[in-house]
Amino acid sequence: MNVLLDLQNSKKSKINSSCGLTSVDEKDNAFLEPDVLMKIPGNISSVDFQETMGSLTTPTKGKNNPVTEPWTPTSNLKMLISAASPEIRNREKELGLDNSVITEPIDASQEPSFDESEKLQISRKEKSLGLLCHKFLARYPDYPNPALNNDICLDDVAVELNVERRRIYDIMNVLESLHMVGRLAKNRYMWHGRVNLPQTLATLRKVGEEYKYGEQMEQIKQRSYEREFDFDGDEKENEDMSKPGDTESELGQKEMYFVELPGVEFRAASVNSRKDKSLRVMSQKFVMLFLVATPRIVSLEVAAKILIGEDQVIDLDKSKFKTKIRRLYDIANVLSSLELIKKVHVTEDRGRKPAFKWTGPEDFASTNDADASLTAPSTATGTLESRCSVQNCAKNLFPSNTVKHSFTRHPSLIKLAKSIQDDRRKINSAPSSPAKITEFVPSKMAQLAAICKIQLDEQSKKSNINPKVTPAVVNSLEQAEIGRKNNEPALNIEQNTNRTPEIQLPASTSGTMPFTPSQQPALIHVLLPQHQISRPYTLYVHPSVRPHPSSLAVRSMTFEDKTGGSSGKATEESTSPGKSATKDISLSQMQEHSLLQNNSACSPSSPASMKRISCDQISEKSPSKVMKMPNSSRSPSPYGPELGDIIQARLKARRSLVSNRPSPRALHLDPEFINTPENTAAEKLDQSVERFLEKEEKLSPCISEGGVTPLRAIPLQEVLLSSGHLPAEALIPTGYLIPISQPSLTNLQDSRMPGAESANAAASNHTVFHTPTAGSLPAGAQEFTPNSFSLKLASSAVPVSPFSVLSQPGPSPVPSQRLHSPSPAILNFTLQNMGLIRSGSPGRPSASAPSEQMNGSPAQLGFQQRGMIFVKPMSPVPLQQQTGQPLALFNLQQPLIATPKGTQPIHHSFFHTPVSTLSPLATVVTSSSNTGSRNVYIPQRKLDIATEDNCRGGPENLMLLNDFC
DNA sequence: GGCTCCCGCCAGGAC
DNA sequence: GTCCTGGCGGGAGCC
Repeated sequence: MNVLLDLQNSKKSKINSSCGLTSVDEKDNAFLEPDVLMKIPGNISSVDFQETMGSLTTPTKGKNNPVTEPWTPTSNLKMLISAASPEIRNREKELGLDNSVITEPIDASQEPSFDESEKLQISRKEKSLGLLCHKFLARYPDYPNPALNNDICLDDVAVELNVERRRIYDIMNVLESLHMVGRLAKNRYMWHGRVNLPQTLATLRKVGEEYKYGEQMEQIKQRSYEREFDFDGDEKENEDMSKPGDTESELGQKEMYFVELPGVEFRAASVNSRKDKSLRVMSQKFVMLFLVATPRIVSLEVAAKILIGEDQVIDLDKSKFKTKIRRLYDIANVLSSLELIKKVHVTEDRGRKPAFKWTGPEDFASTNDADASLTAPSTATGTLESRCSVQNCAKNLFPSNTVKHSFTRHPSLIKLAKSIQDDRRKINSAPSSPAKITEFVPSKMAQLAAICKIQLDEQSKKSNINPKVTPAVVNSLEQAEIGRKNNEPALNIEQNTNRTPEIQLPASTSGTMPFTPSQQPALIHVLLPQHQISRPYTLYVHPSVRPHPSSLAVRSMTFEDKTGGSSGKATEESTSPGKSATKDISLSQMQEHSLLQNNSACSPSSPASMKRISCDQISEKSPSKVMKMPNSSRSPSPYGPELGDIIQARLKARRSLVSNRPSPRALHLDPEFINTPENTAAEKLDQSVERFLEKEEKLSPCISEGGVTPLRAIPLQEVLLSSGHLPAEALIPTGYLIPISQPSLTNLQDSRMPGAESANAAASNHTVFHTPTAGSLPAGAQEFTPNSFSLKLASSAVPVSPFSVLSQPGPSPVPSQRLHSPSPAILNFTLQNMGLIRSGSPGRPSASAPSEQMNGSPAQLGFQQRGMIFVKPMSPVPLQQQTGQPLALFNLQQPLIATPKGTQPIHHSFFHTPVSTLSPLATVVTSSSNTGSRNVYIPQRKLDIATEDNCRGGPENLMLLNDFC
């Protein structure tokens, strides 16, 4: 084959020199080989080919030419493709025959007839999506050099491959689902290659496990099996096909043929219908099926049924099924070209059924656990990985509505969906957008949380130890303290690592501490993975924050909280509706808050700061504040201006919310959240929020009228001091969960103990999710970014932090719990996007546009490489209410310009938000070993799995699908 | 006759 | 209005 390739290459060079194709080589020398290959043989009927043939030799006369594999661009391509894939080799054999047949008319006719004949006779296979994908893949290396230009222009590709761009979209969608490409802008993608593939597969598998796709497949198979033996297959099948499995309650029931997931939500969110049905989403889910299947064989029938179940359950008929099958073929062709799957045939009692067998990597999970930096091709890959992470996050933002994790969208929020979608489209469609912004939107909440956390920490420095802090908080602080101590010595470390997201995940959890949801229901814990620094910090966001109607409103994030469990097992429990609430924080609120923070940080005596102080005085008189801070009256607030800032910010946010309540902004708009079983809970939550807002507005008219924003921020310690428990009506914002792997949490918990070694070990394992978000934020040593805040906090070692002080009493009796945090990169991006921070000086308010931060400068790469968060919407769960007042945003911590090195490290307070075991988040958080226990095994018949090469189902292909029973 | 899946219509959204 | 994007299904090629 090498000889042949050399021969072909020599011929190719000859052709290039003769027909001027060298320009192609010059165009993109990064992938010279693939490019050249594609330029030459890509299109038999293309003008280039005709010119080539004309220049080389007479395009006719097949008799003189070799009967087999005459030298044509197509043959060259086929040869190379055959070398790449045995499966394609077989396929190319057929094509070769076709070509030989085609050659006949070519010889006897003119070139125009040649083109027509070719199109008529070989176009179908020659233009197959699989082959086209091969051509496309041949253009780019599996592991591209980040230093080179990896951009993909769809127009160029379509022209070079001589295919309609529509076909390219299909390929790109599938590749994008695997994060092999990332969309940069309209009509532009970036080639990532297989760099991100292991991480993507690992994530998909976890999600698939969480969604119990394996169980669903088994149930479908079981249904089919029962049907075959009990009744007439066709008739019963049709009946089953038309029967929508409406709820999860039907899952596992005998009557249910296939799992119908609550897809009605898509109806409510028509704007998302296309996206939800996107080929990329289907592709991811299709891959999930393979990753969770045992054996890794998935029939198209089963896959289609499962995928259909995720869409609208109504109007399910054969037409829909057929359409889904078509799409699955499209996806399968691309995946086959990627050599991830291989077509086989499952021989059942009813006959052979097309299926696909997973031939991709099997141990990518272990790879993830291992040090990704070792596997990373280069440092520059971090950017790609970051993009992948963000994309992955985005993908998970639109998880298929599973039976277990349906979420309800409040009717009042339906309008918000369209607005959010509009924003997304604007961002995504922006030609200059370096990456999908949609993925960032959810993390804006995280940014707000980060800001709150920072501010809280800042206030903690000024405050005394709060004896009422729960042990969980103490533990969190202690662990966080340890994590920081052991981690970053320098606050401003260039955040550029090669670590893969998987590896970063454990690192990001470093410093996290056990958290008892019941004790701290109102506090939203956000873990911000630190790139390189691996210093996560917890953010406390008050759930009562309302979405802002601003166009910059962020998509709400879901923070699932478990109130029932105080033990480690409690975290495994699924979230029950009614215990959590969803809240949204608008960017305006964040901005407000950030501004306050910045003001306090940079110039506490600034006019803004003074103004806030005055506002604080007013706000303290407001009943709402009293309610939220019952102890404030008893003990003068030591926070002073910060508290005023918080109150002011909250009031402002409140006003915005009230005035623009109908705005479709900043609420969880994922279509899968609509019409779900948690609908009632969501409504209650929303109603509760509404009541609270109205009540507060009435109670604090002076503040609202005074122009003070309703945004109210309360330090965590103050809240704790007030009652030692979470305030009543404390609501947890619903949006997306950032799952943290269980091992990472374990590491964190291990590291939280005074044992320096263990802490160091945990710190050493810190990994950072590379956020593939657009733009980068250089973390200067004197600069403050959301990440840098944490760093500074860590290094600042403020013993006055109430948590840190409290953490000293001793080991926390509270077991570790899951922690969900948004990506710091997303945080940074959002802040930058809002103009709150500047890439150059994030610590100061800036109106810099995102585009300014996305210039692609190397210094900005760190931003893209930050935190990869697996975000998933969760059902709103009302927190335990005791005081009857929701917490507002916490006061932002002032950035510490001067890093007090050698000082006492700060204790991070990590409140691990419990995650339902049923949620993908929980899956991610939970160790893989736990997932297996949830699988339901159904006895299966023995099936014959035959590849296309051996359709008869030889002994080697005979597989027992029930071997896992 | 069923399986594959190419092809292009057409709608939604961005520009 | 044009272009981009991609859902969708007819229908032809293939087995």
